[in-house]
Amino acid sequence: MAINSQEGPRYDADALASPEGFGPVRARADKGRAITAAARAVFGRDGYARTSIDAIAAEAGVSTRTIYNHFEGKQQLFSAVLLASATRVAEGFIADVERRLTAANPGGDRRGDLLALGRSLAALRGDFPEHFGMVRQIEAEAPHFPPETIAAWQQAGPLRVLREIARRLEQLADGGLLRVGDPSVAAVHFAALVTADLTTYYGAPAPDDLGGVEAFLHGYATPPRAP
Amino acid sequence: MAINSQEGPRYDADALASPEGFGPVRARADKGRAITAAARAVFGRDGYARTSIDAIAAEAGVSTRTIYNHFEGKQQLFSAVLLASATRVAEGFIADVERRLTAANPGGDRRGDLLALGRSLAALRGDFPEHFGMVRQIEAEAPHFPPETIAAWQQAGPLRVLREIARRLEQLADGGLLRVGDPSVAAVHFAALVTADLTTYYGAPAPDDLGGVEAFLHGYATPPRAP
DNA sequence: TGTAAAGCACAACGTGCATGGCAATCAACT
DNA sequence: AGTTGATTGCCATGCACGTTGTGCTTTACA
Repeated sequence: MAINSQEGPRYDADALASPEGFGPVRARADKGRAITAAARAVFGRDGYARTSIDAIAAEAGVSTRTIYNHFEGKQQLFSAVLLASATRVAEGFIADVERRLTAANPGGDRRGDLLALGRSLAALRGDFPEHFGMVRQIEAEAPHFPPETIAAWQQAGPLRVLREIARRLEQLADGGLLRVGDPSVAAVHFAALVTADLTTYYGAPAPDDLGGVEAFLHGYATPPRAP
Repeated sequence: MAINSQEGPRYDADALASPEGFGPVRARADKGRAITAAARAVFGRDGYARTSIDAIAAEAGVSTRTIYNHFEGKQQLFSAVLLASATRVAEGFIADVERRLTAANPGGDRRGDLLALGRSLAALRGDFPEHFGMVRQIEAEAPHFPPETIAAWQQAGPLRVLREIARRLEQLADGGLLRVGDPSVAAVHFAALVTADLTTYYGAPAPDDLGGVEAFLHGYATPPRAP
């Protein structure tokens, strides 16, 4: 049930980059990586309940028996894959923000910074489709998963992303562009607006311009009053 | 596969209020209503894949055989229940908006109107928990359902709600409170902000004050510039 | 009271799936 | 070559589920 088991040969295969060493250790890590990659793809595509171990094994090019040598079972496999994937996505987001903001910084264009932040957030869904497939699954099936799994995923993924957004918004507020009360609330609103643009309720292709960022920046109010 | 079948004794049981007539017809409609109500509850609680026909039959107090006498199968039952539920929710929303807005109207308080609109939208999730459980399921499993089912649901539910929001926002814009470009885009943003407040990413209790409406109304920008 | 429709319990069939056991195989290291 | 550990194919078990068939029972009305 727990994310990391304590006995047996289990481990977080995705975290092991295994840059050193060949031999069976290398092969073992490769199998583990293949399994997690395949599981991420199939879980994201078909959802937890519809995904069979056989399908994952086929996609990974391993036998089902090998999967059970690496993971305790379907549920633990899903938890491990989700956690690793969320960590990678969150780290990718933070790095992407850093990259885009320093690229836009030279002009000191803080408005461009906000747009860059929105673009980084919007790019996630396109860059990690398998991961967000899994996220949709969790959101639907959260009551049927162990709470530790949910909590661990939130901490590793969305909450970390929101914290980063809040930090950046606070910077922009200090720079004079924004007026934010609670930065974490503002971060939730920002994320909601940006992702709302993407889905277009529902299924239409994502527009490249981020109207939500404009809405966030300008607001719809004609007379600006202080809250 | 289609929403409404053309042969056999099938029908949309929820749409039949059957105020007239007793006898077997009445009993038949009651069974149908019990089935749809139970299906809505169980589907919303456990999701499509985890829900068994046996569970629905038990919740409805009927035999599984009766379910198959009323509906073609699990999938068609889900589609019918989702469509009926979405229609009811959308109609409830529109009626609730009308009620709240006319209640706030006497003072001509347009800002109160916007808040009332937000409250109506926010109240939906609390008033129809089973329905939004089903919605979460569809969002996750949309690729595995027939496209006609998805389209019919969107037309009956979210798109209708969004259209109503856009209409109201346009009124408020004409009244001078808001500056909206495309009302339907503004409606998406409004809905996103209000629902973002509710989930609090994820699972925290809903705050009663709607910060998202404030954000929508005031915006975060210090200097109000024209877009 | 008789009749026809609707509902019921029960069982059965076929399928798919998670999971485990076991012996054979394979690849690397001694 | 022998050892060791990972991997595999194959089989088996057990369960849960969708769906259908079959008589028996209820129910409303003539």
